[in-house]
Amino acid sequence: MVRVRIAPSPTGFPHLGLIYQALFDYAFAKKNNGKFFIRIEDTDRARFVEGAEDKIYAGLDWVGLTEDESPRKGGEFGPYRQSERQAMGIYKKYALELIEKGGAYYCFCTKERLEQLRKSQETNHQPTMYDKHCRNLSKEEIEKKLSLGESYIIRLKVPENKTIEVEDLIRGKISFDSNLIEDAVLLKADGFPTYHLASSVVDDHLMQTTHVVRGEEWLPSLPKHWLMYEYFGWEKPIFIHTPTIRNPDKSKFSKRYGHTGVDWYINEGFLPEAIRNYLALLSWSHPEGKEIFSLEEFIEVFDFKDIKPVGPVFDLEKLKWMNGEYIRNTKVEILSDKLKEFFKDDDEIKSFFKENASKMDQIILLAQSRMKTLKEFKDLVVYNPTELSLQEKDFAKKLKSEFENIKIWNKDNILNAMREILKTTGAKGNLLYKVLTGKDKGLPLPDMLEILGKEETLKNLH
RNA sequence: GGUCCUAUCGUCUAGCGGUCUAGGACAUUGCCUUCUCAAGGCAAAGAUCAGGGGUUCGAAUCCCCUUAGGACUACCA
Repeated sequence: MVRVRIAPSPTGFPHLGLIYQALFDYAFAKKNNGKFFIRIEDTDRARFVEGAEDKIYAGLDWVGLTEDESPRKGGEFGPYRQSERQAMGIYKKYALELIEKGGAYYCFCTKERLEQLRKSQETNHQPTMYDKHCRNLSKEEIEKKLSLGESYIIRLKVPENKTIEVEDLIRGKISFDSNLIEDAVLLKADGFPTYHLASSVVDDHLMQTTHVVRGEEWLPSLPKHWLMYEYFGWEKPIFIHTPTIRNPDKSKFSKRYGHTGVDWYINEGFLPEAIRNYLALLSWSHPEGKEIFSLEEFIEVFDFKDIKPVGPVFDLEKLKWMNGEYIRNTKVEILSDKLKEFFKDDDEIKSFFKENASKMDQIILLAQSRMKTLKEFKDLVVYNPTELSLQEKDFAKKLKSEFENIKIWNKDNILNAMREILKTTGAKGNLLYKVLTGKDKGLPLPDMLEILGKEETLKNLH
C-alpha cells in the first residue's frame, strides 16, 4: 500500500513549493489507491507560529489536495504532530536504541567548544564538521557524566573510510565518501529530536511511508538517513527529491522575486485548478504534451519517475495565461458564484451585483475573456468618470445628441449610432470608451449600454 | 573552500542512438476579426542542443573533462 506524506513546519500559509510536493504526493497516492497524509513538524519551538496549522489545511483544501490522515483528521498512525510524539518519548527511545546498536553515541561537547572548533576549521580551510571528540568515550566516562547530570546530545556514528551508496528515484544511484559526512546531531540537549532522527527515519518508518518525497535540499543528508535505516534494520522507503522552484536568477524561489505563499494567489483571484495545473507542468510534462488537463487526468498519467531533476523557474505570466484559460472555460453560472465568493467583502461590487442581478450572467459573459484573474473583474466593470479635455467634451456632446435620437434602446441601434458618430467625426473607438466609461478600453459598449439603459447612459454622458 | 545535484529557444518543456534542416506552450512581433481591449484564427521571429574531447557507420541523446548555475555544509527544517 502506497503511503506518502508532506511534513510541513507550522509557520504560515503553505509555500508554493509545499503545494507542489503535495500535488505529486496526492496524485501518486490516488493513482495507487494509497494514502496521502500530513505530519506536522513542530519540534522546533523557536519557529512555532500560532494558528499556522489551520492555514496549512486551508491552503491545501483550497487547491483540492485534502489529505487522508493528519492531526485534524486522525488516522491509525497518529499522533500526527511531532510535539505529541515527542511527549510520548518516541524519539528518545529510538535514539537510545540506536546507541545500543552501535549507530549513535552520547556527546557532551559544549556549544562553546563546537564554536571554537568551527572557527579553527574555517581559518584552516578545512571542512567544518564535528571532530568526533566524544565518539570513543568509555562506558564508565559516559555513565559518570550522565549521573552527574551533564547536558548531552546524541550523535549519529558515521562509519569511516567507506563509500555510502544511496538511491534517489529520479537521479539514480549516488555515492558519498563517509569521511565527509558529519556525525549529525540526532537528539538535541532539550530532548527534542532533529529532522534526521524524527522525520526522516523514525516517523517515516513508524508511519509506514513508502515514498519519501521532499525537496532536493535534502539530498546531501540522504546518506545519513540511509545509514540509520541500516542501523535500525528497517526497510528503506523510496526516496524522491523534487527539484527546487527557482527565481528568474535561478536562486531558490523567494519573496524577493515572487509571491511564495498560496494566500497571495487566493487573494489575487487565481483559480485553484490553474495553480494546480501550472505546478504540475514544472519539471514534469504530460505524455501527450497537453498543457491543460484536469486533476483526474493528472492522477491517471503521473508517475514520480517522470519528474525531471532540473529546477524550474517560476513564470507568473504563464500562470496568469493558464488562469485566464480556466476562467474562460468555466460555465457562467459557476463563474458568477466564484466572483460572488471572491468579492464577498467588497461592498462596491456587491451592490453592483445586486443592482444588475438579472443581467449579471450577460455581463460576466462579456468579461470572461477579458480577465486573467477574478480580481480583474472589478476593473472591467466599475464605472469611474474622469475629467475630459475640451475636445473630448465636444465629442461627448455630439454622442449624446446621437444617442438621444435612438428610439428603441438596444445594442444594434446603439452600435449603429456609434458607427455613425465615428464616421462623421473620424474618431477612434477609444474615445467612445473614454467618454462613456472613463477608461480607454473595456467591455463591448453596445451590450453594456443596453444593460445600463438609455437614461443612465445619458446621465453619465452629461 | 568542500560535497552532492543539474545543464535543449527569454521562460516551462518534447526528445530517451538514426524519423531533429530539434517539436509544443507562455511571452514577443505581424496579419485577420473588430466599437476599444481582450479572446479567437493565421503567420513570423527565437536553441550552432553550455564548451571541448571521446564511444559509434551515426549523438541533443552514452562516457570523460571543463565551465556555469543550484543545494547542502546548525543542538532549523
